[in-house]
Amino acid sequence: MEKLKRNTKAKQLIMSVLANSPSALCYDDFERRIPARMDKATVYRILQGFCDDGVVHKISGENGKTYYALCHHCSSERHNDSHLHFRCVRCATILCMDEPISISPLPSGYTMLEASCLVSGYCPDCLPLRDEKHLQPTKTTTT
Amino acid sequence: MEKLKRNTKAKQLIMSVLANSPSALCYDDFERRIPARMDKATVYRILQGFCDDGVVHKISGENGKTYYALCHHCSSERHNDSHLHFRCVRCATILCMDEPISISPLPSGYTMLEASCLVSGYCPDCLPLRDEKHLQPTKTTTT
DNA sequence: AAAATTATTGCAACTATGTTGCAATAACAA
DNA sequence: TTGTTATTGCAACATAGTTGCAATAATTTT
Repeated sequence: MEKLKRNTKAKQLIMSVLANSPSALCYDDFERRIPARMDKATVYRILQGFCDDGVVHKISGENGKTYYALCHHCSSERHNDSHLHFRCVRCATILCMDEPISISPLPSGYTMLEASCLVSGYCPDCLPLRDEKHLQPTKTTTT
Repeated sequence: MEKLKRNTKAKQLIMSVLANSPSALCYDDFERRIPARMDKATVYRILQGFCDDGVVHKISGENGKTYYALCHHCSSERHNDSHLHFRCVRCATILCMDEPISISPLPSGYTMLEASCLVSGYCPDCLPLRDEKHLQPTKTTTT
């Protein structure tokens, strides 16, 4: 039998943080944005719960951290994760782009179920600054 | 001044493991494949060194583990990471595909420097077995 | 070939991200 | 208001990876 869910303060807080952020967030981001004290375990459990409900999806960054963002076109049955994630090498934010990705054809024999794609580059806010002083992409800690 | 590098037994071992594996490997894989005792720190340091040399690249799996594979078209100046990685949901191996990826056009204002793409699906070996007995993708607990 | 130099290794302790068991707390139903 | 039980906080744990340092072993120098 399905465990019934409760609408708690903690969940509301986490959800509002997610809803108010244009970019995907990692645990530290939540910690910083939540005024009230909230345990690490609680934050992770709530986020995991949202993922199980199909409301939130995870993005694993190259830094070993997991980022969370609201799903826009997902259901609990089917996660539509096959879209693009963008990481700005200058301001370090991670964005979900709703555009679906098209992958160049796989070698024959391979079947694609899902694709998660993390593109790095400059976001519109940071692009104009690119040549500020011959700025190097902040150490592209290579994948 | 550049620190001069030494050609040690440990490096040769790690390199031969890499060279003999068709798929990308995580730390545990190295541990299993290396007969001699070798410290965790040593393995990680050697792999990191290879990465710095541009000989090996990292792939971060969704399970929090980092996978390592020989580069085929990289130099120490420029990592050609913008290719596809494939994870078989059945046999759990991770492969590098040398085919470059083409990403559907980004929204305007965004500039792409690099893209790392992890596609999940069935590899040729596992594809024929897909419907064996209405087989579910083996609960994606990757390696 | 032996001695000197210093990159590399092994060890142990540590960091960081995330998870789990359990008693206390707080949603929600009655 | 009271009872039920999902949820929280705490503390301890798990896992992936890193770091300082003395011992070891590749190279270079003699």
